[in-house]
Amino acid sequence: MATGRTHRPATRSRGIPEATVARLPLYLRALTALSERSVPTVSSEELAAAAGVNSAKLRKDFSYLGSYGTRGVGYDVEYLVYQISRELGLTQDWPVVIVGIGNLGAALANYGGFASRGFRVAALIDADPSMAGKPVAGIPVQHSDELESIIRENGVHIGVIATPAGAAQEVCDRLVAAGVTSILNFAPTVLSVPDGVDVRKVDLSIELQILAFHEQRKAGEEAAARTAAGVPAPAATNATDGAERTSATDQGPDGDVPAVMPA
Amino acid sequence: MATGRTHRPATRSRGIPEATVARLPLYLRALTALSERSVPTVSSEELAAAAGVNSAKLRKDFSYLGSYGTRGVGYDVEYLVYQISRELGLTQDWPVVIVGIGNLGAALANYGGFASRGFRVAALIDADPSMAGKPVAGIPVQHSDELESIIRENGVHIGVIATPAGAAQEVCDRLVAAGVTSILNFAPTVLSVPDGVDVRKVDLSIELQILAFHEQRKAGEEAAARTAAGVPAPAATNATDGAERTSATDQGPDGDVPAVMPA
DNA sequence: CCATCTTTGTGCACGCGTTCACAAAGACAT
DNA sequence: ATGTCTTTGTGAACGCGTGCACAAAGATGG
Repeated sequence: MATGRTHRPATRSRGIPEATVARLPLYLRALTALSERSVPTVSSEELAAAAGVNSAKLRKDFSYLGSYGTRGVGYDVEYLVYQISRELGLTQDWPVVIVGIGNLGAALANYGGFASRGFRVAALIDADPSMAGKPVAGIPVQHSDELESIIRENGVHIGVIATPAGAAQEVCDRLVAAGVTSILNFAPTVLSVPDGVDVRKVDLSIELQILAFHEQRKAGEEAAARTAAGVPAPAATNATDGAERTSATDQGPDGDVPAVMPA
Repeated sequence: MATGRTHRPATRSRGIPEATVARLPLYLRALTALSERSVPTVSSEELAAAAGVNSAKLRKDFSYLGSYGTRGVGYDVEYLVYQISRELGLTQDWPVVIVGIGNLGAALANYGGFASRGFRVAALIDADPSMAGKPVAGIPVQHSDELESIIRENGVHIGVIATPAGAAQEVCDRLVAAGVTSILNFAPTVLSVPDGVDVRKVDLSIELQILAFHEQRKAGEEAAARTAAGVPAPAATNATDGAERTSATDQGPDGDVPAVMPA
């Protein structure tokens, strides 16, 4: 999950909650899969299961878009795909630029999930002159000197930053100055942007640290449970077979932790 | 969901809110930067600005950890770095495996932000036999057949899935069966896991779609405003003029994590 | 046309997270 | 010591998101 939205003042033109917007792509993906299997209609229960959410939540989310379901039947898959796509703005073409063509930038350039959703990689930009002209994912890399002209000529509004942390703010400033108003930031830095520019952040290191926290907590609880039961430490042989599955959408529960104190 | 623990009164003191946990890595990064500049103490106001959050929120977050500040002075940087690191479990070694060494997997393997936070890439695993033995980021790729033995022998509890969507659930099942209890999923699929396993999802396509939604909304508002004012459509001439910046982060040398790549 | 069954759409209550505002705590000067 | 000044820590209010539970709506069958 990414944090770091710049919140805007009021604007109640469309009263769709942020949390709902964040789930729409999830629904869209599940619906697209159903569509490819030529499933005509789907109930909120089924779709919710496929998307890993609560069915009541899903119905409420859809209610913000309008009443697109039929009671006693469910939702028309094709129609819903269209409505959500339109709501998300995916029916139009979104040219994006990726700045910083290292490992991650190249991975993003090759990522297939973009084109299928209306996103088009308009250009790949890197500060290293020796990268210029080299094709990545079939697109020749261009030097950062041309950043401004590329953005203006292609009418780019969305930029992806995949540079090292040190270069991120400067790249961000140039993107914004050239007309970009939405930024997806992979660099581990807090970007400061003018009002009206949206920033979403994806930070691999942070995600892992959050996992580590829960992992430590689990280890602590387990140790406490073992101590209480007098059971020796287990090998890695666990029994996951019979365990019931839950949809992994929500994060773990919280409880108390003995908090292992290292020296 | 994942509410497998209705019992346990749980000492309230250790119940750190999920939202707070998600911000601790952010504070830690800002504090590390201060530490490297040998700044001895920092006020909640300053640190909050550096991390891009509200100062009251920051103080409340820290209050869940304990009272580590000094009124009238602020927080001791070094001490706070230690406390947060300990709380997040970063004082211990976390071996992780990365499954799926495509573009993204390789980017992750090369990502410097891991090692500096106590994470160690124990192995790279791929299903393609021709990849076996080939070094990526200095680590030889191993075939998926050895997944179980690798995990058991290294005591791996955290797994990263960077495979195509189609393979993700099977990989997930095998990871869990072998003892992994925390998963960072980059594949665009909803993973189902047994109770007690944490999953965090990073979805590039979803982030972009959320940006597109806001972008469309901004475009709509702007168009409406123009129509109302009778102003013609603008070229790419933007108005980044003297807008003040949100999240004032005047940090210059954020010499934190040696990011992703030489860009 | 009526009865029954299914599934949507939503009013409502609850809990979590955020923010404000201020008293308490300590540093520092006199 | 005493007063002033700075900054923390937190009580309380508020708003948002979630999930329950149910009435309304429509399909379906007789």
